[in-house]
Amino acid sequence: MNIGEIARRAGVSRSTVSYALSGKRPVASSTRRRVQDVIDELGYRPNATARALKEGRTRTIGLVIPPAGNRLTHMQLDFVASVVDAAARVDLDVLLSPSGEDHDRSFERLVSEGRVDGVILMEIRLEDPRVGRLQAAGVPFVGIGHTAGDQGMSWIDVDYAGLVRHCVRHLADLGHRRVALITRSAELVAAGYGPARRAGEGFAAAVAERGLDGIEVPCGDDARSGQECVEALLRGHSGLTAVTTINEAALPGIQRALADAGLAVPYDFSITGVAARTWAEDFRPPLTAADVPALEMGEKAVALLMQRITAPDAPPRHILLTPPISLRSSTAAART
Amino acid sequence: MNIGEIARRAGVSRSTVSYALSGKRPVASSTRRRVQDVIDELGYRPNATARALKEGRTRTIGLVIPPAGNRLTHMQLDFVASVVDAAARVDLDVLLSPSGEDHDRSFERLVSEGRVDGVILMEIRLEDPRVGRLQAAGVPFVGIGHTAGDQGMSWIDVDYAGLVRHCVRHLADLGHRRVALITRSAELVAAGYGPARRAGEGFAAAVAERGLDGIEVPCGDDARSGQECVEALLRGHSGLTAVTTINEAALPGIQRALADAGLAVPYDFSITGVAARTWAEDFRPPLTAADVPALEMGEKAVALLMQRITAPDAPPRHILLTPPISLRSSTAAART
DNA sequence: TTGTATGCGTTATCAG
DNA sequence: CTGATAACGCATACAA
Repeated sequence: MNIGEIARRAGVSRSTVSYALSGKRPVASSTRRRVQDVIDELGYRPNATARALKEGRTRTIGLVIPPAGNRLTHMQLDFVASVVDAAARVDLDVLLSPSGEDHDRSFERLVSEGRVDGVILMEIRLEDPRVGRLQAAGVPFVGIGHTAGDQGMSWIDVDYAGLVRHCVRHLADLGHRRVALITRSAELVAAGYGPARRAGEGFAAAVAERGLDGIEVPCGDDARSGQECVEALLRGHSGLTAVTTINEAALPGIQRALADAGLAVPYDFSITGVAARTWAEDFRPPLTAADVPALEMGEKAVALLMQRITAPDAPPRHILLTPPISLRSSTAAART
Repeated sequence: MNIGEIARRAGVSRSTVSYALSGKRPVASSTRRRVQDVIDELGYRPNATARALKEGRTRTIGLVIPPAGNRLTHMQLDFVASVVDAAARVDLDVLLSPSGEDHDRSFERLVSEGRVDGVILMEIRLEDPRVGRLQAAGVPFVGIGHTAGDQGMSWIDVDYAGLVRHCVRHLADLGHRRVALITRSAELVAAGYGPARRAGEGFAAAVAERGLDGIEVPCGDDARSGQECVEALLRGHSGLTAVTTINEAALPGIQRALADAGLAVPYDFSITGVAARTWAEDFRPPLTAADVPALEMGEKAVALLMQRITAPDAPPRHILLTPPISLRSSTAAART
């Protein structure tokens, strides 16, 4: 069933049906009524593909997520959910594309076949070929995270350097002298993953500033890795009394390793870091942490993208979020 | 840039470009070469929208996920990831639609605007109006889970009744006499959510069969609810020595409540249930559980959907998965 | 081996 | 206030 069928049954022309639906030109109320009745009876809705072809826009945005193999973290999941939600609120559909490798058929379809009006690019690398690809193709996009060179793109990011610096200062204020940063996987760090790099910078800066003894260790995105990581840390670094982490998936393992070592949090050992709020609250004891506002980020990313789409020539915008550190119960004065 | 531009630059007609690309009719190798050179130079890819309009199919499938508000469980997340992955392997894109309420704009767009070739419907209810809606619209679809009446649809599901029955029998064999089933939220059970209902049936059957004392309790999908749930259970039912659960999100809380009560797993208390494999393995001690094969389900769901799309009149197919119970370390003989 | 012409379902322009 | 008609970009039946 199509607009012609409706027109035929209502005894009007196709354009009248179209205008009755869009309201873009006056239609006699009697005519409109007749048309609407037919539409209601048959449950007609304009075909999205034909409309997209005619209008030159798809009312769809692409969301490029990390490849499916790597399990998404809660933070990432919350972000995806909030993007889908924010998009739905403005009647936009979301096309999912798992991408990461340089050559990716799904990503290529997205950028060069005109399937979407714009793209949200998650998990951006400091050097990310996809950014150039999108720019060359002229597809509006916003990055979650930003590249090293910035490249005149719009992005929204979390100030990992600042947050980790804050965390370390907080630990220093509590008297901790020997602290570790548990970061993301060695592969990710090597690949130039921004948050990991910047967290490392913030850590180094704060450690230097306060004259602490700081150890940075990579850690896989799962509980087991977290456990092994802390076990190794405790084995190799006596006098360690606190860790800060940006690896939320490792938290359950971190917790476990400490419990196994007979260390009570926060009396014997302090933990702090950057994590999704529910994750921090579910931790035991509740985690003193910067709560990544994933939901807010999703909303803002969609808003930013809409701006890029409607005003491609406007100067790109950047949003750097620095959520406050929520003081909960996982940090305390260092034992003397 | 479009096919006409390529044709012009290569000095051939549009159809020749089209055929050079599709290979659906012979093209002189010299001509093909010339066309290909222009295409490579300009990086041309046929517009997906125009192609979809012409061909009558979008090469896109819809994935209807639970509304964003409710955080997805790991099982669901794994499923989404595997669907996206399986779809990408056959060059299909995935359109995400958060739906649940009866009236949902995003869902309506999906079914009535021809945006997708077919739909995978997650989190199906025993009575689910969306099933009728899809059938009325003539959109091929497969359900994850099935309705009460079956309604001649294709679906893939996990045999929750059978799995819970197995779990309870296992506990009975170990000498447990008083056991509880921790199911999903009261709302979900009330709404006629299949897995919860069927788990309840399996539980009741096994309890009766073995002459046990069984308690079924609803529980929200989060750690906190799990904790409160077990606390209440321990308070109200002395002599309880084991629980089985289909609520994987509650597991961390269940674990915590038992630890707080000074009960060691599995020596003082046994736990078993249905969960994603990584979840079960990350549990401490590793959970004796039926590992829901979410990845396999995603792949099979896509395959099933492809069949519905290519052969709409073929009889619908059903796949009921009964993963084996992996014996790990969370169950032991009841203390006497 | 190649070119021309048509139609997919819309929206919007141009006439009336 | 309404109707005929031309695009949007592509694939394909029909002609040559």
